[in-house]
Amino acid sequence: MPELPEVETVLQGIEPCVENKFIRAIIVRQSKLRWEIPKNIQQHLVNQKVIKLSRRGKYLLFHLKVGTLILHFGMSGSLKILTTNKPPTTHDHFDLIFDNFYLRYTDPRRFGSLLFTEEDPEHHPLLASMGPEPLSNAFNERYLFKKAKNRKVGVKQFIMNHKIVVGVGNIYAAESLFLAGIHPLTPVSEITEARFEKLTKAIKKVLQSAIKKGGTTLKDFRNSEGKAGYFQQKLNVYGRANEPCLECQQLLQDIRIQNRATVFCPKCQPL
DNA sequence: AAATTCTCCTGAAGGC
DNA sequence: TGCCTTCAGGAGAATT
Repeated sequence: MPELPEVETVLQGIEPCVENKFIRAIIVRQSKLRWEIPKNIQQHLVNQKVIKLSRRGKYLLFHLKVGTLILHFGMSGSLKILTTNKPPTTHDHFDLIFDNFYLRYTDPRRFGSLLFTEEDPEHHPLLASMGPEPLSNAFNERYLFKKAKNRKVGVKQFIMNHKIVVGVGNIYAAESLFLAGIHPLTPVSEITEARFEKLTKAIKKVLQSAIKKGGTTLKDFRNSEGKAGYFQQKLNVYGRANEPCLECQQLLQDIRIQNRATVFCPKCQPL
């Protein structure tokens, strides 16, 4: 599933193609994604120039001359740049048509979304209450420590809460906690600022290195079709339940938190 | 206010 | 071989 690094990779991949280009049309084949694609979206897009692309959490934003397209990939969404007519298949839900190419959105599970807003996107209900970007300076041990005060929730849920920090999904939450040596169920109010420093640094590190690898993939393939980013990353714990810890050989444990698979090393990440 | 549960959807995997 | 059941998962909404 597209995590923050993959969204960033997609952004970097399509940016050179779409920036300062005009959207000529949108073809919607399946409007029922997580939310209905607005029926009047076409009128907002046609002949509008894409001024720039940006990312907020896992949302990809197309800033137009007037208004902003807000795209989320859900669990199984992907964008391709196509330059020749290719018959759409079952899960190709919309095409964004430019002059010499089009972007095709594919999403088997339809947890993604495509919305449009005329207001400042940061004020859009979906984005307004988001926490800081994990790679920004605002996301640091002091910030987390203050937020964690008087809270009982476990640290994995805490860092996956978008009001606390955006873009930390299940994979990177598990990997970051392993790197920081913190048990996923540790109540956040019991975590010292020093340990939060380890955690914030771990989160930045895993995300950065995945983005870097995604960027490398882009250079190699020069389009957004290649599987990018985290697939190539060495994962220490995610998907390795009951396998030996790469640090201490102890068998990795698999628990369920909020119905999410959560793998950790009981020896490296004691409670 | 904070925390938990529910919900959308389909492909993959497992059971028989 | 094939049909049926189960399950994963991002994240906002609904509920406790």
